[in-house]
Amino acid sequence: MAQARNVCRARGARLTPSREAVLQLIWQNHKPIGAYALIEQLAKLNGKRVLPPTVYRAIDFLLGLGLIHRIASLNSFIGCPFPDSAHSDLFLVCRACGSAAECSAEGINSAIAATAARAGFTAESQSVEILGLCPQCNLQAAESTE
Amino acid sequence: MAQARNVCRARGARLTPSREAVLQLIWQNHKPIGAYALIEQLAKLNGKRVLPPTVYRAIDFLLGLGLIHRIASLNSFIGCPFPDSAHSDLFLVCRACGSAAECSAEGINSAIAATAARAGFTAESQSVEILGLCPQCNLQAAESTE
DNA sequence: CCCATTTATGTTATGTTATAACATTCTAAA
DNA sequence: TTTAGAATGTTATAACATAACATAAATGGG
Repeated sequence: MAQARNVCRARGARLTPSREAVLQLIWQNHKPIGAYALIEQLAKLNGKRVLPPTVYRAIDFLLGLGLIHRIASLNSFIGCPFPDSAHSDLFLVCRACGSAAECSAEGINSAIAATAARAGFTAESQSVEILGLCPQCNLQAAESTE
Repeated sequence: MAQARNVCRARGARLTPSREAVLQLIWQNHKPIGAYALIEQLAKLNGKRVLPPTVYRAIDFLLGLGLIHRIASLNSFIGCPFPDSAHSDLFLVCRACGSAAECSAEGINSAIAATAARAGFTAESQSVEILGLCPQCNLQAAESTE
């Protein structure tokens, strides 16, 4: 959270209470969380109902600063563990437990850059999501079929 | 479409008229198309209204056979140019014209496989989407700012 | 300090994407 | 030709997201 404040200060952006609350919730959750789940949790915290635009605005703000990422295949959001460094946006998404581990993988980024360049395509952002089973769920799956 | 029939035959799947109609429409469109746009077009073709489950079922069927792909970042669908070969599911998605070019990029796939393996993650499928400007739109953007 | 401008939030309404659940019809094989 | 499975029809609703306009808070110039 201190890191988040730094990022905001560096970019002249205001981490208002509602934005901070959304960031907190996304962080506390260690898996991707959907906008409507956030709305429910915020409503519970605040004791009053929260409407979609409130949360979507906070999400847009946080995405813009790179403090969170969107997992497109799940329509949900997860905190970024490396908020200030440039990095690769690659996620290992487990179909069993719903976790999404962010990896940095230099080889992938350079391969993507090369592919885009070869096609004459100007890359601006990317969404790289690998779906499958995380190590824990993989073990469990193996056990249950023994 | 002949190719699609072959894929179906090979897998013992039935390419029924409604599935074929959806596949046709997705193919005719050279950009990703959303489910509700398909619904409209089908309704126009058939002269009667078409309901979401009809189209989503056809989409699920075609996705399962690899005849089409889902572009997660756009919630839409596009025909697969290599329906029977194993391949890489990498898309260059243009934010200006909405095109999505499928690329095969061996380097990326091997880098992804290596990253997943290193993390002990069992990869089953992937969604790799690069957002940016395609060559045509890039040119136009350059011209308009001259 | 006060005004004006910008930035952020509140509020209403609606648009868009996707699926659950159950009924009916079709198809192919025994 | 029955019958089991596959496919489709139908109703309803769930889940995700934004447009548009009103209000309030913060910030900077005078």
